[in-house]
Amino acid sequence: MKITYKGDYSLKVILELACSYPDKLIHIEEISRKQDIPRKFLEQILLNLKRGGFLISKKGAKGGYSLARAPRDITLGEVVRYIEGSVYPISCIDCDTPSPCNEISSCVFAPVWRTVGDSISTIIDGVNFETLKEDYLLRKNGYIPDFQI
Amino acid sequence: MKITYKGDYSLKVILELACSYPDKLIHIEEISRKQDIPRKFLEQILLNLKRGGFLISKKGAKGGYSLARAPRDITLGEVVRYIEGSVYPISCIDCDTPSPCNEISSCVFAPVWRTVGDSISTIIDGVNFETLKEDYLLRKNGYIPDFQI
DNA sequence: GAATAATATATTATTTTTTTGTAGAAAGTA
DNA sequence: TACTTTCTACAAAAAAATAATATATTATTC
Repeated sequence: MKITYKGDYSLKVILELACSYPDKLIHIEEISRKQDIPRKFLEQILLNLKRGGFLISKKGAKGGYSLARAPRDITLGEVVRYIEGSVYPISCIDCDTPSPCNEISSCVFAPVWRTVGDSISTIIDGVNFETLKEDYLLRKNGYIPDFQI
Repeated sequence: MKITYKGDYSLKVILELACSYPDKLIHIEEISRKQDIPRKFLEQILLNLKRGGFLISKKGAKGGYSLARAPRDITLGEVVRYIEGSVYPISCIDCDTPSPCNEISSCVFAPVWRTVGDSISTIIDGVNFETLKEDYLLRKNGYIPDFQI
């Protein structure tokens, strides 16, 4: 039930780019440094996010990455679902070609997992990157103590 | 965000044993056959569930496994948390000795993950194995036996 | 004592995740 | 054009987590 590094990194990338939206193009090296993500791994992640329609890029000198949409129009939910796949804890619920399952015992738990998945979606769909960015900038400037510890 | 086989198997084991609670001891081979779980893997799972206080066992001929408590007193939530660990999607929220995290960007997401984890817990803590068992037997046999506990 | 079944520990196998490497294509700059 | 920077693609190695198997031991019943 954990978020992977790939997912975690992806969220940080979008958060970072949200901070310079809409003007600047940020290049890989800078994102890698600021968010402490391995350079080559980050390249894959950026490419993947671009395919998902979250980023745009510009090649060549002075090139780099930028958000494809306004931070307010990107929700945590759509990014997580794109990167991590379904939020349902079992796979039989929402796959495109659900095979008729002959395990009755699994079906007993399925409604619970459906409820869980729906609940997760509701929560993360309600969070957008404009909000997250504002929170991020406040924390960076020292106005809000770090969460938890 | 998926349940592992270990977790899935564990839930099926408890569901199966709930059906013969409180009288009978069921031995590994029978559980393995009925719920289609690899025999040796199942041994580990049963041992683990026993350590967690969910099962009791008896060695030797006529030995086997049984639930340690009534199905109604075992919730889906406590089993899942025992087997899969925390339901929080990131680890820094509820570990015993949380190290002060110096990644501000992670802290921006943390409150969301806390909400998600809390929501998951609320849902799965509300489901007990008596309910699941009744549903299971209904699906399997089309009626609920009259010797309910 | 023989058969049965749980217990313990170790090891192998498989899959997924994370990371790195090499090569090339596109775009900007001088 | 030559050159540099940066994105793009594919491959593959390294690491970690998961799933499954093997061997030997201990306890119980008959």
